[in-house]
Amino acid sequence: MANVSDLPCDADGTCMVCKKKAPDGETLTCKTCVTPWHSTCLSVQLKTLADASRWECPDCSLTADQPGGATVKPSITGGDLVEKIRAIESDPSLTDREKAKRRQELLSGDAKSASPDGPNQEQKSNVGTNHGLAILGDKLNCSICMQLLDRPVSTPCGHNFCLKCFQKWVGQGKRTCAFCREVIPSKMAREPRINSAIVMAIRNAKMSQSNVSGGVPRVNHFVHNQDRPDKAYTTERAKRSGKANACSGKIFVTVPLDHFGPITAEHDPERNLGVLVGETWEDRMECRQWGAHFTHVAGIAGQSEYGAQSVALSGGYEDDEDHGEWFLYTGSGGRDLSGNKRTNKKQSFDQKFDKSNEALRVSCKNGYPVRVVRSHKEKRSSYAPQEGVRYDGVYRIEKCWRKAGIQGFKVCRYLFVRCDNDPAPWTSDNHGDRPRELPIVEELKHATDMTERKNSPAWDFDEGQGRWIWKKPPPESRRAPDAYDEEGKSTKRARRQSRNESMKERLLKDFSCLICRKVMVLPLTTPCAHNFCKACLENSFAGQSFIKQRTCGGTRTLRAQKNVMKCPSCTNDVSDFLKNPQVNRELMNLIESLQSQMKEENMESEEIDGANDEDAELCDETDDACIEVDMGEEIVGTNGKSNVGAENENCDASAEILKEEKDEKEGSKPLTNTDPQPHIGKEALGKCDAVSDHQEAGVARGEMPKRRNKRRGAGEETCSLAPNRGKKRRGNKA
DNA sequence: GGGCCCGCAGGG
DNA sequence: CCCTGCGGGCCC
Repeated sequence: MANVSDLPCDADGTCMVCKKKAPDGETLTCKTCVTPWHSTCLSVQLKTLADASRWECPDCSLTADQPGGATVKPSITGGDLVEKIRAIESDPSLTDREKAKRRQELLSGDAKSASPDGPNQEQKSNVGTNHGLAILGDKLNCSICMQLLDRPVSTPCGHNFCLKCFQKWVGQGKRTCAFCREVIPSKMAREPRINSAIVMAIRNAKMSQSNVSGGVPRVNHFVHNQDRPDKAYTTERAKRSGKANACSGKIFVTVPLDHFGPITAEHDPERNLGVLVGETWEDRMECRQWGAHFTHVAGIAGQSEYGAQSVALSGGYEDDEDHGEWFLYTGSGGRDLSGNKRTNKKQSFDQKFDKSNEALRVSCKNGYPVRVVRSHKEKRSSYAPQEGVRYDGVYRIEKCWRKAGIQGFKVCRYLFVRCDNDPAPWTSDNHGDRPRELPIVEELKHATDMTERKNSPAWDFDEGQGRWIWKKPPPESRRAPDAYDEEGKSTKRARRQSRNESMKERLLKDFSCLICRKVMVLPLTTPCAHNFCKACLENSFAGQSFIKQRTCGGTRTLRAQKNVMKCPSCTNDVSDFLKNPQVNRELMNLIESLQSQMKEENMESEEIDGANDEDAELCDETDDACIEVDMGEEIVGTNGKSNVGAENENCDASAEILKEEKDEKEGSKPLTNTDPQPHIGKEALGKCDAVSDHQEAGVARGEMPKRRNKRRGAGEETCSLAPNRGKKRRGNKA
């Protein structure tokens, strides 16, 4: 019967046989799967017009007629599924609504758990990958325009409409379903929400139709809290349990708090996926834990001098206007937060371009990508998720201005336009955004303080690659990834410490000696490109072939005698190199610069936090760093006050090294805890020792020579805010 | 559904 | 150290 060469029209109505758009009069729709076919390209032509209404496409008729048919028919259909749908559709005991629900359950690939009553919340949010979704084409067409659904919304009676068609329908005052005339609930009429399950079904159908391999869209993962190793929690001092007054749980991504743009797989050690468009979290705290939007109350995450990284659309400001691919965002401020309030719907003064509002303006001027999350709490937007907080990708702020808001006071306004490489959660497209023309914004007529981008944007579409990329390097982070202090709280000090840790890691990773595995002192790079501490390399041949000769003039010659000296790492001959090994200055400078950064961080940390155990711990733990800092100083020649080897005053670091070696051989080991590297100059060790002595011996904190900030005693709660701090909020008259 | 409360985190 | 904030839970 059916010819296997018969092919339907694709999602755009283009016949897959003749590759032309099938005219309306020549389109046949299958009564079972409602797939459109180009009638003139069918191998078997229809005899009468009446046949058209009962026509069943070759795929469906094949399935029906031949039990084994499924194996030979095109992959876009699933015979099993067809049978199931037929069973559903022909079941007289089911209402339309129940049928719709059953179909939906098939869509979500979990018919077993389908219960006849009440929607299954998990299924709603957990649309996986399904095969044969194309077969459900009848449910993928709008019941008003009959075209493929665009931004589908679903009525409780189980009928789907394009968002625009639906809005037009109810805009005409109609309150019954355009398909079955069942009453549309007023909430649905007022606040239609995109049905993401349908969106996914369309995408999947498109995927299989266009034979895209690996058709698992990177979207719509609902990340359940129970899948996470850590959650937000309440401290003892919090009077209320639960999320209301909770501390943030662990941050799962490794981006710094001021990271711009999408969060990619390399910043996701947990899953190696990155934060995916469509990913949804229970609340703002969880959203924060995945780095999409770090501030858990504020709508804007950013710094006025630097730019804004992300915003939340949560319905906090009534002036917001959401059109999905673009939206108008309202700045923060202008509200009286006295009386211990965190938010206040009532505006009582004008907003200004300062603080977060200025941060957004900086992002606008530079064309930075701004991550956008939408919360279910935004009731007026069709694009808001049904529940939770969802990551919707990056947008650029094309313009910003001020205007009088709904409440009469001036508000800062921002035009956000989407520019993400992944499709938005509401679109049936399988691709991300393309550059689009700016929408016409009526309120611009009344705008003041307009700012538009003058220079080329940092984040822009690359025609060659067909995707959005950083055209200019993203702003360099000024913040370390989030970190926690010993109480598990995210603090500035903890971040500083964390940054130190990461610098230490980098030092160890990039600049460690292949022999002692510690950060190199006087780095040598062999011709075979392996790095060693000068002393380590020399030591490795010590008994073998060197004549060590020391002069007070600061030179030392090392001569190979007879043996061939091989690189300890790759066994290449390095004899010639070792005759006159030169310290790799560039490497040394790099190490020094990292060391001095760490030192600065340490100083700052001490300034702010006082001498506490953490400081000691840091130095103890980072003995490398501690030593290196001192070595760095020595290298630049500040070795005059050594009390260990005064006779060597004029000798270079290498000479110091020799002395150190001698000490070691003689078993003199005056340095205990800070003696990790035998080749370290004595003076360096002496200095480090001095620091460590303070810490090791438990020298009274007050005796520390540095100026200390006494505002917080050791052991006191890290959070310096008193439990009743709220009462101190401005203007609290309670 | 609105009001109130308050711990937290970040900016400056 | 103080100010700010498009949260979230509970009570009415």
